[in-house]
Amino acid sequence: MQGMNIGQAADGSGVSAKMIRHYEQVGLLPAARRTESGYRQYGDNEVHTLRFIRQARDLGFSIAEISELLGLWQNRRRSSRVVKGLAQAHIQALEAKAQELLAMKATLEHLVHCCHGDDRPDCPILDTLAGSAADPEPMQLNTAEAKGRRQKTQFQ
Amino acid sequence: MQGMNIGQAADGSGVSAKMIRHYEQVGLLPAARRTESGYRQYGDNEVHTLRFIRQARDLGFSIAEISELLGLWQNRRRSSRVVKGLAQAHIQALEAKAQELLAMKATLEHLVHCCHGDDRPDCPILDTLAGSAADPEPMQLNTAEAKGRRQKTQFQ
DNA sequence: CTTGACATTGCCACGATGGGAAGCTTGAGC
DNA sequence: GCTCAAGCTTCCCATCGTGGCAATGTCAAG
Repeated sequence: MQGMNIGQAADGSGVSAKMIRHYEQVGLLPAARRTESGYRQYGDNEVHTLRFIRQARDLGFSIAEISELLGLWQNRRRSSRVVKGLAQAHIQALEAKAQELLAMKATLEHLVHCCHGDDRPDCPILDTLAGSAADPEPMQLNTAEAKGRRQKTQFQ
Repeated sequence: MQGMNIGQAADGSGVSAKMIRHYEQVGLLPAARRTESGYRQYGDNEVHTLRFIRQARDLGFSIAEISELLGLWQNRRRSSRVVKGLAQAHIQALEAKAQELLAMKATLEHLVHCCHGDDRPDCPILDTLAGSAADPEPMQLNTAEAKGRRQKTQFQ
């Protein structure tokens, strides 16, 4: 289908109109053709590209990384080695983030395990957060964590 | 030590001066006492609270959750059940995020495994992102992912 | 008194996304 | 042809936690 408006391109690609405009603005997409009245026009090629972007986002690639991937996709002289390298680096990043979260989880699980969780106010979870842990097995709260604290994952 | 300036409170707690001001502004901390010239003044109690906040941040609690935890910490009539509930909910969230990342990783690992990664341009990773996957074992790219895509984790 | 280290406020940035307002265009029904 | 709703445009603001910078004020040591 040729001559789609942004809404149709959005529906056809799974990328919201809002984000299509955003991607154009940050240079991930070239500026779209416009009708005389200024409406963006998309064809099947553009929608195909948008689907590519969406798939890459779903795999957690950043805009910058997707920009690289798009360049490689459109370059017939690419080497698959480079693509594989990008993917492997991203795998490493995903693994690191996941382990970071799982480490937090493990710490919390230990605390939860120690907390009786009844009507009494006594609570080792709060005690540990307060640093006054009368913990039988005193925790090093985030040894690895604390080091990277200042650029820590935003996951909420 | 009484009568600390913000820098000393920051050093003593591990929370940057910037973030101390920020926490005060968003209501996580009560407005600090000020000297005549407007400098914020902190005592050991405040630093203790700041350490509590830092520990909770290191475990991935959001500001809103920390606000609840602080309230419970300062409430002598709290029930540890409530604290434990908060912690368990957070464990669930951490687990969900980690699994999300690991699912992405697993998908990528499959693709990487299929990519020979040499000088040739042929690349199943790009092919899959493009949706034109001539994949022997055709992937459902993010079945679970795609549903939650619009509020997906920011992890970069 | 000067100088340097520290404090203050305020604004901007990240990253990806959503929400909304104010105004213009388009197409369908009357 | 007129009207109305839906869709498009741009622009600004919010999220969340953190950092950076700038202009200005304060304080202590030399």
